[in-house]
Amino acid sequence: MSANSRLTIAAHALAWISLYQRQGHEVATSEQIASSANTNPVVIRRLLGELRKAGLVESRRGVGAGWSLARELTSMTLLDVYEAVEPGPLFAMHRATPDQGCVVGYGIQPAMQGIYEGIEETLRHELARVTLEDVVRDVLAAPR
Amino acid sequence: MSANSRLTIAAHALAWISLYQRQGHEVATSEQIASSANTNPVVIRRLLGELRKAGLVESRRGVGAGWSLARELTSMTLLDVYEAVEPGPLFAMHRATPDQGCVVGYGIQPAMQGIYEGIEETLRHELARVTLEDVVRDVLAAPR
DNA sequence: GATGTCGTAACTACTAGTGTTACGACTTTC
DNA sequence: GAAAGTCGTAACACTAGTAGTTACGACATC
Repeated sequence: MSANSRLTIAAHALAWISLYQRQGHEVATSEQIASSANTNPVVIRRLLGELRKAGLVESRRGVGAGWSLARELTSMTLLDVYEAVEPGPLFAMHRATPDQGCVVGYGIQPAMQGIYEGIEETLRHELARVTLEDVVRDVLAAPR
Repeated sequence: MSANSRLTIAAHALAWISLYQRQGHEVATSEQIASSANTNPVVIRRLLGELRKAGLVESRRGVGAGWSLARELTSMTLLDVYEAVEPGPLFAMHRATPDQGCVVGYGIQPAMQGIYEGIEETLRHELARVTLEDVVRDVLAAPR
């Protein structure tokens, strides 16, 4: 499917900010997060920018600026993050509209649409079951 | 996520072959299916080739050749098709391995791995609930 | 005013998916 | 055994999305 790492990196960033704040710091910089995730600060800023639009994080500018959580991780689910960073559907329809004169070409899109909607709804439900607090717990549970 | 249309086109092809066979024909050609799906015959042959590896369809060569179903559509689910045409995982990990010296960098991959596996298992379960016979029924149920 | 960080544009590189052409392999038909 | 039709597959081009990188203005603190 050519999966991407956006949800993974976003979860990484949120977990990092949370743990950093628990150590007493107010904000985390994209530089620090990028270093932990082994990527570029701009990639982090872009992702966190989308999370900010969704109301999950806040940012400050200027000296001593950075990112902080806008809500408790217990009230933040993977669905919130998913919807913030993954706009499109899971499965695509035909690129070119199929032959509408053919029974299959005519009926296939509504048929698959209905099926896909049900599946995506289930996916959302599953993502909504996992909070970012769960993620942090699992992260800290990794054996050393 | 940059979704693709492989599952959609594969379902289209299977539905088309089935209905064509119900009209008394033995095999369907990639040319006919491509015409209905409004794509190129080679695209259809590639996809059906993967379905053949999975034991869902059969092909004949030579004059009067083409594709036929290897099983009843009632015994064929979207999961069978999905697994045949979509090898990779739904969500990707970091491209470059995160900083193993950081608590988050160290624990994030196993954490997300476990979560993703559960979600993909649910997705599989949902896909397994829909047979290709269901798809054909929905296709024929489209209002004219 | 100097400094540090975000916000964002611009560009490159890479990959996956799709469409297309071409041609050999194979089987039927005559 | 030659012709014809279809699969099987390689090769290539095009597109879109993701990610990485550089650059620089905007902004807030000191």
